[in-house]
Amino acid sequence: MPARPKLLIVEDDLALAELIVWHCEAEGYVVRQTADGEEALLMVAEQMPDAIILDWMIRHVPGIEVLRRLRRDKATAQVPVIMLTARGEEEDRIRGLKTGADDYMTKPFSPRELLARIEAVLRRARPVTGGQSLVVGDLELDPVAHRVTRGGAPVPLGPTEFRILVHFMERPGRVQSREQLLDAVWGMDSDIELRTVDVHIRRLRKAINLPGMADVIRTVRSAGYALEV
Amino acid sequence: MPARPKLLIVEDDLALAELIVWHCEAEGYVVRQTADGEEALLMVAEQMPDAIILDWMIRHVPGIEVLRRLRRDKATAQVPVIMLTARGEEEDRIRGLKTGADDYMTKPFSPRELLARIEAVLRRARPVTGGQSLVVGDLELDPVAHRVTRGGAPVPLGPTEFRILVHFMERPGRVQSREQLLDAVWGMDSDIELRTVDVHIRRLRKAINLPGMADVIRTVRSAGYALEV
DNA sequence: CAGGTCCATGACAGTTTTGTGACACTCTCT
DNA sequence: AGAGAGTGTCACAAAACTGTCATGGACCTG
Repeated sequence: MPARPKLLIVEDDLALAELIVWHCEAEGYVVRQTADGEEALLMVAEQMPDAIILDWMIRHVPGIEVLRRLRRDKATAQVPVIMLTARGEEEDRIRGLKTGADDYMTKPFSPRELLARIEAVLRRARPVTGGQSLVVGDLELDPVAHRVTRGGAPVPLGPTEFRILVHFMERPGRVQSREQLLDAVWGMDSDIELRTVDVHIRRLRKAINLPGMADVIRTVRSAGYALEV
Repeated sequence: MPARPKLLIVEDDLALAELIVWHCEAEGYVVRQTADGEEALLMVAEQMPDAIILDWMIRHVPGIEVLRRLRRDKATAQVPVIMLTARGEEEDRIRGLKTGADDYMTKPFSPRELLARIEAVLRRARPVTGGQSLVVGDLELDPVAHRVTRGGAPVPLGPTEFRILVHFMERPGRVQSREQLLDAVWGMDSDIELRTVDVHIRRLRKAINLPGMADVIRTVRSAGYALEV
């Protein structure tokens, strides 16, 4: 991640665009702005921004089409996109998220909220974009090869344990509730018992804490679990 | 978010204020109201509302000044603010949003709409607040990692102690009565003995005052406790 | 300094939350 | 079909945490 992440704002309400630009620049981002979908795609190709804020209703090309074309091109498929929708356009949001938007904001929104989401989306993007292996402490996880090592020694993990560990390593140190883990690993609408998470955590611990090693997973009572950093 | 979010209405048109209060209370919010900017700031400090409805034209201190001072104080910087402006005061709105207002309403408005915006603003507030870690003196608390350190050394805390400390660190130096602590930590309608607070304060002290360290919690006789700054 | 109020502290019994081993099932591969 | 790995639940054990109380000390007031 560069020191000053680049943002592209695609928004044709000039007053709103200006407001967003003003706030983002104050926050230290490098900001480009356009009101036009075609131009947006050109600018993306040219500058490869770190995140895109995309209004749903813009000139020439609807937002969803921009998004679709971004996702189709491998070079831009990983750039995080936050879409802006009007209040109540539930269906747009769903279609947007399905097409690969990373987050959405309903107008009107507060600038502070937008900044928070940008930050969140940038933070999340880091591990995803690279296809790089994740490293936390003496843990290393290669998402492509599906391989994990602890202090260099290979750690055999089952599929579920692997997904849990990925989730943790993308958020080192952050407490994850059982609900969050269920959503992330099993999917939003699985009807799995909360306590099942405990059992998988145990299996993960057993596999990953080779004899004599400190526990990498911290239990936070009445809150969840966190990967130690 | 507490079961019944607290609102502060800052509005000096008494008829309008009364109307708003009536509607908000009907909706289940706990509502405070004042017509005066200075007093509003005091009330915020005291009660830490979950959202503020702020008229732009009020006595003594203009609305924007109230907002600016709210945002400057770290303890209150995250409280969502909905501003009320007269029709056509476009510039005020822009300035307000730039200063950190979360939403605005143009008078006249329907109570229905106001309630909808309050709800939206409360819902959005949640994730935003969680970001930064709190620092007071040599104490540091990371709400995301659920982790506390004193002078760099980790401090293990139980869930209740943790919540109490969060409450204190959001209001450094400010005396909190046992009642306030009960409301904030246990919830408004818990039937817990007041003296139970004492015991938890003691446990918190024990955990946080490592040997040789000064006590961070000051007892204020017949008033409550405060976190030393 | 007597008497009262308020607070600190240790103990404790009851709850809640988490750890753990076992088991039945499903899937895949052979 | 049989073997083997991986999963989701359960029941019980082990920890961790809680709320209350009784006691004694600290502080105040007259």
